[in-house]
This record gives sequence, C-alpha cells and structure tokens, in this order.
Amino acid sequence: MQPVTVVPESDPGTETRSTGGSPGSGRRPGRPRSEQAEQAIIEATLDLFAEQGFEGVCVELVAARAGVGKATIYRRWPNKEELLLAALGSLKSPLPEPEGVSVRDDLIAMVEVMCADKADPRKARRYALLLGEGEKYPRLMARYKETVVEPRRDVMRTVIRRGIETGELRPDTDVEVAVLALTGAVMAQEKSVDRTFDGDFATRVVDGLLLGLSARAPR
Amino acid sequence: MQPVTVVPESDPGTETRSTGGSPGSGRRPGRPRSEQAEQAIIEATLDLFAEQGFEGVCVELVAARAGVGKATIYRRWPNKEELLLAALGSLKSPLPEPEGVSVRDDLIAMVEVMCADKADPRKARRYALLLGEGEKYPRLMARYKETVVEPRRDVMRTVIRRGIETGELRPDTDVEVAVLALTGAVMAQEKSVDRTFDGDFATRVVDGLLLGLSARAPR
DNA sequence: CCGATACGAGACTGTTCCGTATCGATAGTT
DNA sequence: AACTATCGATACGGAACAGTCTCGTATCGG
Repeated sequence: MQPVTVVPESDPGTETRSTGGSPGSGRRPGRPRSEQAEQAIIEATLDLFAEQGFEGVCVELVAARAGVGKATIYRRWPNKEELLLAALGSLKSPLPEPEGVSVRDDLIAMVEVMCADKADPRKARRYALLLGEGEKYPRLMARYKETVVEPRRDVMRTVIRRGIETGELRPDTDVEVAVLALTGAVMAQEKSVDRTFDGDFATRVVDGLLLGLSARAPR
Repeated sequence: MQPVTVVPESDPGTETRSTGGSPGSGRRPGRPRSEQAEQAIIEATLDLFAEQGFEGVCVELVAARAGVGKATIYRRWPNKEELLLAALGSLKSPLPEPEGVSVRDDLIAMVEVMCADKADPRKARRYALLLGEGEKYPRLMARYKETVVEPRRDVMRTVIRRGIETGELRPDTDVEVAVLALTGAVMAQEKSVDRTFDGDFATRVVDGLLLGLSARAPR
C-alpha cells in the first residue's frame, strides 16, 4: 500500500482564481483554470434552469451552450446539484436602497422593482420553479432564499418600520402582514392573467393597502 | 397492403362509461372497462404529481400504485399529458359559500380555508409545482386554473363586492387589489418559514388589510 | 524544452422512463 | 358456446441523460 504521495491538495475547486494572484503561497503548476469558462458555465446553467428547472439543466446542454467540455464542468463541481448551488449563490439582487421622500413613494418604487423583476422571464421562472422544486431540492431553495429573497424582504421591513417611526404609518402596523400582502400581491398577480392592470399596478396595490378596505375611520 | 379492416371506431376512449347504461344505442361488445381501475389511476396520478411534479409522474409507478397494467392506462389516455389533464380536471374545490354575518368574518373564514388547504401537502404541492411547470405545460396550468383557482377567486370577489354594497367596505375599494393582497399573503407566507405567526394568521391578515397602514384617517 | 494541469470534444456505461406489443385470464354480449 | 374487448403483467425498443474516461491540444512555471 503506497503512502499515496500526498498532493498539496489546496483544492482550488469551486473557488479557483487562476489569475487574481493570491500572494506568493499557492501558485499551482500547470495551466490555470479559465475564469471565462467558469463564468460561461454559470451563465448557461442559470439560463437553462430558468427555462426548464432542475431536471431541465442537463449537463450536456450546459456544456454545449457555454462552449466548454463536460469535463471542464465536472472538474469544478462534483455533480449537478453543486453546480446549481453555485449558480444560484452567484445571483446578486441589485435592489436599490430606497431613500425617497415618503414611505408611500418608497413602497411604490419597491413594488415597481418587484414587478419589473417579474417581467424578466429569467427571474420570474427561476422563482416559480424553485417554489415547486423547493421540497425536492431543499439545499437549492435555501441558497436562493438566502441570496435573493431575504435581502429583499429586509429592505421592505426597514421601509415600513421607518414609516412607523416617522408617524406616517399606524404605530400598531403589523409589519409582517404588510410585507406578505405587498409581496404576495405581486406574486399572485398575472398568475391568472389579469387584464385589469395597466401601468399603475404598483400604485394601486400600495394605496389599497395604505388606505385599507374598511369604511369605518380607523382612528 | 391490407385495407386495414376498419374497426367501428366510435372511440369510447377517455370518456368510457362501461356501466351507466347510455340508453339502447351504443352498448359495445366485449368486457367493459373497469370504472374502479379508472378511479384508481386518477388517484394515483394526483398523488404522484403532488409528490414529484410532471416529471415525477412516471406511468409505470402510476400503474403499480393503482394496481393496474400500463396498457389499462394507455387504453384510456394516449399519453402522459392527457392523463394529467384528466386528473387535474377531476379536482373539485369544496369551497363553502360563506354566508356569515359580516364581511370581516367571511374573509377570515376564507383565508382560514386557504391556509388549511395550504396545510394539506397534496394541495399545496400541486399548486407550487404547477406554478413552476406552468410555462412548460400550459395546458395543465389552464386546466387547473379553470377547475380550482378561478372558482375560488370568484367567491372572494363576491364577498368583497357584497361588503361594498352593505357599506361595510369603502365604496372605492379596489376589488382586484384586495383579492390579490389576500390570496397573495397566504401564498407568500411560510415560503420563508415565518415563525411569526401562530393560529391567528387569518385574522391578522384580514384586519391588517381592513384597517390599512396609513396613519391618516381615510375619510 | 519539460512536467503538470486545463482545455474542447465526444465515446462510453449504466439508468430511467415513455409508449408499444404480447401473454393467458376474465367478463361481458349474442 | 362463440366472440370480443379489457384485465394485470411484463418484455421490449428507443431516447434522454448523469457521470467517467480518453483523445489530442493549449498554457502555465521552471
């Protein structure tokens, strides 16, 4: 039995930075991994996932679309799930911190951003598909929520809390219910293609929620 | 080449009623199809779909779980999609027409029913999976909406409109927004496992929406 | 130039699954 | 009894796909 000739084994996998010069220590021999190939793989993976879901991401297609060989993929990630995990983790949510004048304006702006995201087929389908496949692939779901969903909700919570402090919103506002109602309204819309809404969807939702349904004056 | 000996070809498929005696005219020779087998197939299909989605419905498993042969399935439906279509079409939505005292009570009752449905893993997963696979299998989605979703929304619209007539709700209430906010809140909840809610979720959502967020008295 | 690693391409194996075909047995009509 | 369609079971062809492996080539450090 050989002592296995321990390779340095700094495991560049899934985190390789061929260039980027981490100083001195770990420059590995041989040809560096292509940063460009890696990016193309992630791109293609996200595309295919948005089109077809987990099952639809077939590694052969990812390789073809990214213009790489299958080995180049499996050299970085041990299997399909890890690949998806990395791809979802790479998602950035460029949600602009709203610093508007009034809470109403901030909320409208946020709902508009969410609607815009929903109008992007890639993003919308990623979300819908994860909703369905979340139980089957809980690690994917967790990664997505942590990377995309929760940051977004946090911003909304912050806006609402600020509104309560400034007195613009009722002091006994149910923050969680408000967040659910706003995000949920965006989710539920169009699911049964409403032709009722034009461009003022965000305004109507926010105003509807701000005013409330009740005819009795609340205070 | 034989003339193919044209069979009568009245095509009882997908609509067979072996017993049930459609009067006189069309009693076909041979062993009648088993109504029981048909029901078992539909059941098994819905079960498997709820567990795994479209791809998860593998006909061999449906047959095994229903205790029938594959041929018994393909004799009735020409392919998997038609089978799913029939299965989803068989769904009944036993949503009780609410005739409560106040609109608030009716809405709370409806939200509670929706939450209860969400607590039924079969129903919840059917919905989530369809949401994701809707683009891939639009006919399935359409069938489901027509059978389950729209009837439900209609009831809610009716309740809200009644509230407007009785004066309990603001006359300028945005009915569609209200429906979206209520159904959406239920949808969005738990999707990022909120531990914030106990048993009073329905009440909080309805009251939050009725009162509104705004501190200004609306009228 | 040499050794080491990465590259794209794709052959290959093993699995899963759809849809068809065939089996002897069964349950109806005539 | 003769006839016929359905029954459950299962073998089969074909396609799709994950993951491994092997080409010959390219790119790095020394």
